[in-house]
Amino acid sequence: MLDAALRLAERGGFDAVQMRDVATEANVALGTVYRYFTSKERLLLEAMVEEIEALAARLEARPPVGETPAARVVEVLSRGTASLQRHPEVTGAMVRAFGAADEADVVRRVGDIMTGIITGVMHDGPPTGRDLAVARTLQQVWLSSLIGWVGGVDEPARVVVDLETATDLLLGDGEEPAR
Amino acid sequence: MLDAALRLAERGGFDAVQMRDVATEANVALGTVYRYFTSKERLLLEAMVEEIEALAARLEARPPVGETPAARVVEVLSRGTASLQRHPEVTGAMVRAFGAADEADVVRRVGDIMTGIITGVMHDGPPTGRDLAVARTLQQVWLSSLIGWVGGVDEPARVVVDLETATDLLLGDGEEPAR
DNA sequence: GCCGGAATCGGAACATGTTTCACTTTGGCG
DNA sequence: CGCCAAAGTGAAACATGTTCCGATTCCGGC
Repeated sequence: MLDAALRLAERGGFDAVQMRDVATEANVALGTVYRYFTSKERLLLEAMVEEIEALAARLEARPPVGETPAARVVEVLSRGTASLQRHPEVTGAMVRAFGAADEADVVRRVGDIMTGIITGVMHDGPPTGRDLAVARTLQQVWLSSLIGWVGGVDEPARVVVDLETATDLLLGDGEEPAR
Repeated sequence: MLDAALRLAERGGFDAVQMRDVATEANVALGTVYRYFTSKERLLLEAMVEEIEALAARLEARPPVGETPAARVVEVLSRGTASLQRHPEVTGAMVRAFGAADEADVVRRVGDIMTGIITGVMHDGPPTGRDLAVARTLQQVWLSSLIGWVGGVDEPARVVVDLETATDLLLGDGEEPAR
């Protein structure tokens, strides 16, 4: 069913993921879909968990090569964003579900994975408290940017720009302008 | 109609704002509601613009008194958040509309007002490029936090904590811990 | 192989956002 | 005053998420 949902999202985004169609596409009855996913948002969010876990795995498989933590963070966020933007409709559907959802647990899971992607490349060893704070902030910026992009407020490229800006500010790579 | 929507949102949040009820409550026909607001999200977003403009005005009327920009920013964000959290259902409805909306122009307006609240207290004179970057980042954190709170992922207090953290990191108030 | 319960099916029914349309009311203007 | 375009009305119809339920199928344990 998750695959079916993704297929439908691929062309048409959120609106094209209609529960009846998901059922049909998955060769299953509508009631069965609702047995496993209590709402459309949940369905899309669980798909999002899978997608973003896969993304995290891919990123981990080929770690960023930057010298500084800031460089590595930007690299991983750029690659992640690029990957998401490669399927705009799908990402759009998922992000939209995320923004509206009343499904705390899955939403939290998605956020945690995103945060993990960031902390994972900061440096060896377990992240410090500050690392976690920075990562959480970056994750929030990431999400807001995606929402802005998905909602048509910002250009696709703006997401990466925002992330670079935020990373620079948070992990200041040296030349801090006058305060 | 905006008032009617707010009244309905007050108890029951997003789901309680039903277009038929809005029409009834506003003593108007359903078609008339749709003449002025092309969707439920739009209705709520326009209400959000008004609310947040009022909030901005209140904040401007009694400016924060902190010594440093960081202190003032935290103060204004705390007060703003407190104000929003005073009517959780209403804010919930509006934030949810925000997260899902496909209404770029209004969404942008809301974001701009929020950013303006922040830049307004940084220091005298027009904001520098860096100020704008910081403010945008903070606004994104603000929104993500609100979404987290509204979605039941985080405690209400978490919003302010996140904002304090982010402000500290962005406008570092001195004692930067070891990197 | 048979049984009982769980899973699935089919499909109707319901709730609510959105659209449509023919009709009426309203307010300004020549 | 009389008229017209714009605004509003009332009600039905449609689209889609969600719920329900009786009938059917599937499966693991006896």
